[in-house]
Amino acid sequence: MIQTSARLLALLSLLQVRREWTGQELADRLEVGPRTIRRDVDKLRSLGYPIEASPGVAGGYRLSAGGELPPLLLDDAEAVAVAVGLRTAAAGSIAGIEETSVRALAKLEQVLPNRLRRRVSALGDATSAFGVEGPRIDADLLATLAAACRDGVRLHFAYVARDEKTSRRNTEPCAVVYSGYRWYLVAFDTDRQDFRTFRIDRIRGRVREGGRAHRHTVPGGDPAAYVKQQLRTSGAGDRAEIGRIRMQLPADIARKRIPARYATVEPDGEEACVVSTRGAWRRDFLVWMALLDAPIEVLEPPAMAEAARALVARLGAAA
Amino acid sequence: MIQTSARLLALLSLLQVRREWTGQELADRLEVGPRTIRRDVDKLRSLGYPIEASPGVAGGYRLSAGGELPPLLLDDAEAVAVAVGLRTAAAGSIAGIEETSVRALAKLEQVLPNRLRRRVSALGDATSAFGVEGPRIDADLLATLAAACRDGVRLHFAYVARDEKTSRRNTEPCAVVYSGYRWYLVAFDTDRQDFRTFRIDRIRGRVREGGRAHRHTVPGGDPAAYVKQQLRTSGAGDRAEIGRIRMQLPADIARKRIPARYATVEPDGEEACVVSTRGAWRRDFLVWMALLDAPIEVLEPPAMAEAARALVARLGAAA
DNA sequence: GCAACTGCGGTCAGCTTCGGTCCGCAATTA
DNA sequence: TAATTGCGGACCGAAGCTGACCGCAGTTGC
Repeated sequence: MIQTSARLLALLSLLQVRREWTGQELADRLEVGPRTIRRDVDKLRSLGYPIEASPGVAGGYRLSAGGELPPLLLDDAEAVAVAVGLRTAAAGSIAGIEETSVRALAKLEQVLPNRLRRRVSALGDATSAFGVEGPRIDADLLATLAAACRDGVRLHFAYVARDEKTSRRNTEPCAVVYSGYRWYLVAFDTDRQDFRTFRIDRIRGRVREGGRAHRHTVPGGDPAAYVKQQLRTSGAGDRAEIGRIRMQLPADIARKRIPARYATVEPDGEEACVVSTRGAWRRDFLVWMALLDAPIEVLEPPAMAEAARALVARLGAAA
Repeated sequence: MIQTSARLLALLSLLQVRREWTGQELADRLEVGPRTIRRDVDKLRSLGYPIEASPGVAGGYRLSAGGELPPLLLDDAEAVAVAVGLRTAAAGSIAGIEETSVRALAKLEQVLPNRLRRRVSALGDATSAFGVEGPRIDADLLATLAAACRDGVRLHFAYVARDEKTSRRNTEPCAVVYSGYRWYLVAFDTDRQDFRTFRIDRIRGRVREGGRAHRHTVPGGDPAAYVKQQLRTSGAGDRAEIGRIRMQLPADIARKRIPARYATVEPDGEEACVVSTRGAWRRDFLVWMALLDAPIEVLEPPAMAEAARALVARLGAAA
């Protein structure tokens, strides 16, 4: 019965919009008898959704938390909020859920109506200014890549290699991985007949989708481990521009005040520690460290010391 | 047929997990004949979900974006990612969707299994260190208040008024409002028999839920406007410690680089502008402004100039 | 161009389920 | 105590569902 299914979904939706409904209210809304509502509630319960009911004059039905998450029925505004939230989470503003966020984002974007997609990107763009993290990546691109991995779709794109040479790549993507600082795409390069790890911020232009891809399992089975190993063996990795400072603060205290995703803290004697950036240093790193209210000393690279001097000049003039 | 409804939901779920399925695959998964799958697809289409199909050897079914968002079927990890993303969005890290995020969060938290709720709060706590925002608010509290407004539930809580006196409040909540800097609860105070605006960061201890509340409409109808007006008439407002700097950058360019949630930008001639914090100034405001690479000048308060000098000393020593 | 694969949709038969109506019961609140 | 609300059994006619079969049409790859 198509009507029944639709009604069950509508019922679930109503129960998510408001906490408490009486059977009569629900019956009116869905234009069926109260008895049918009772039966529908039973059906939902038998499907595993925990609907509680209380009798009496203040009674009613209420959907509560159960073992499984019921299908979420979001209105337009809520869907936009979810998408935007996932984008920022994917951008690395939260500890360890970047990859999951991208996965969820891929799922959402696949079914997101266009009008909402426009609203999402409008909001997303407005936020770009104060980024704290590594290289800025387009969340749309991430979602596209993740979807291609999931769906087994070929991808073609232009890629700028480490030597700044641009080449056209034809790939069968396997996984999208976040190193804690940068995003990587692990894929099988069909021209080179081997696996390659691509830095996503070095992908240029539009990514085009090809036909069906063969499924590949990354060597070793664990994409994250594979990327890590690739970065190690290929040398350079992210090491190029790491910033390091010495701080007059015991390491354990510093660790509490500096998120691990942001920098690594090594003790340097009892009273001091060395803080290293993940990936290339950026001026905001310097500034955050200065804000921690402990004496600091720039160790490397010289450019950071230079930046410190520039900031000093700027702030000195301001005060 | 309960089975049919369940299968339709499962079908929707499968179509969200992977992009392309052949009818046979779906039939195997759902343990029905291919003909039934075709019929189910038809049913979903007639319910408004745009399922595309392509014939041929590389064909299959695929759920695409339509006019309506279909029910989202998230797995555990994705649900956690969504919840965490909504929390940060609610915490004000995105421009204008704080209130919507809270609404969506309230919806999600109502049905979120406990085991996931624990994971969400664990992740949320890990992020607290480098906050950029105004007073820190517990996202759970926000969700609770928003849910109470939505459901018409009485709330009892301890509140610290502006004169630092704590009182016990019995309220019928109407709306949760974000000023761009602080969160407020508009509610009808049943003891005082009038509407009150509560700063949510001044609510102390646990919030207890009471019975059913009467529905009230905020005077004037628009909660946001009401809060604004209250803040104006009650004087003080957030004005206490606002920081202002002059920046050698045209206002329109500065606006693009400074999120509106973070500060307001007023032109000051053609080539310069005045940037004011929302709410009390904080040292990181000063620093962000310095990072924008334009000459700046602290206008007020003196304490900020003092902080600038301290930072200069710190950074000067570092370089 | 042919073969293989895929989706499409009609029809039939047997069966299940649906939904409305009626009923009395139990729990809760005012 | 009375009113309100949810619960669930029984009945019945109507409706929908599933699987099986069929031929058709569009796409891909050889």
